[in-house]
Amino acid sequence: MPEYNTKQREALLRFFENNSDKHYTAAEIELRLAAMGEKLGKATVYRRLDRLVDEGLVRRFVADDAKSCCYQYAGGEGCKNHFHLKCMSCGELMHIECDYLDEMKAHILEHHGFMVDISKITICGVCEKCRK
Amino acid sequence: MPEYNTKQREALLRFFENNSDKHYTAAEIELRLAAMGEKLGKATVYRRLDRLVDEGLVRRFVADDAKSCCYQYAGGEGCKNHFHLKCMSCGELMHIECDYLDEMKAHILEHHGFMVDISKITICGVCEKCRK
DNA sequence: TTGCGTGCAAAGGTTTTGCATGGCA
DNA sequence: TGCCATGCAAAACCTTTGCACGCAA
Repeated sequence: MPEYNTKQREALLRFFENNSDKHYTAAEIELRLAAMGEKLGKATVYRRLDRLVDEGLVRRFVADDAKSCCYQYAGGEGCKNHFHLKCMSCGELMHIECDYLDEMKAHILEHHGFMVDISKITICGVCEKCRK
Repeated sequence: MPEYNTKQREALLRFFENNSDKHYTAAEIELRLAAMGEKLGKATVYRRLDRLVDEGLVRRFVADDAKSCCYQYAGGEGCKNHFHLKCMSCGELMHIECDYLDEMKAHILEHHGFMVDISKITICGVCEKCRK
């Protein structure tokens, strides 16, 4: 599938890269982009977000108290091959390289016949800081 | 806060207890109750679900690509301690009970300081049937 | 020039709210 | 009896879709 490099796509990507430490709803993203002088239509925001999620550059999930989906950048380095732990309390996204988790993937394939797609998983929980 | 014991609340609780192995959207719950002869208004379903969540009897979460919230009984054993594997090809949701996954949770807590909330995770991938 | 991408507005769904009535304690 | 709970319908939201026009390749 062809992929045009429009200025709207660039604006979204730049926004995520510069705000990779937090997650945002579609509406927040639209607002913040508008505040920066980049006005995108709602539909474009949603359509682009869907594609960025499909491409694996952005993760979609739902924070505990939020009513709608949140999006967060995860396209740097080797984000396809490591695990993501998302703290539902403070919002931090941890990037974990871990052999144990690779074994888990093998275990699931072998014992449950299920091929895990690591790039699509976000493991939710609470980080160390927030547990205190 | 007072808590009246209405027949609507009883109907909801009974439904969850008898269907603790799956999760349902608010709309599905409304439909299934109606099919059983228990017609509750939409608003009542939503209000009661909120309270059951507050009371800790029911969990609310969002399956990875679901459009709306899902609710699931968590007063008993139910789905609290097993994993959900979601096939991105056929859409089937598999429920997996597995000691190995408990170990994984312990590993993440010990080595990465992160307390996994199993009930909030949906592991995406492709099931056996669809891989063929 | 071709056909994907965008913006607008309308449609489709889900969840919340206001208000009068019903029902538990 | 005093309130909380319910039902209905409308409102408020969030997300998707249809269509004509704009723009990258």
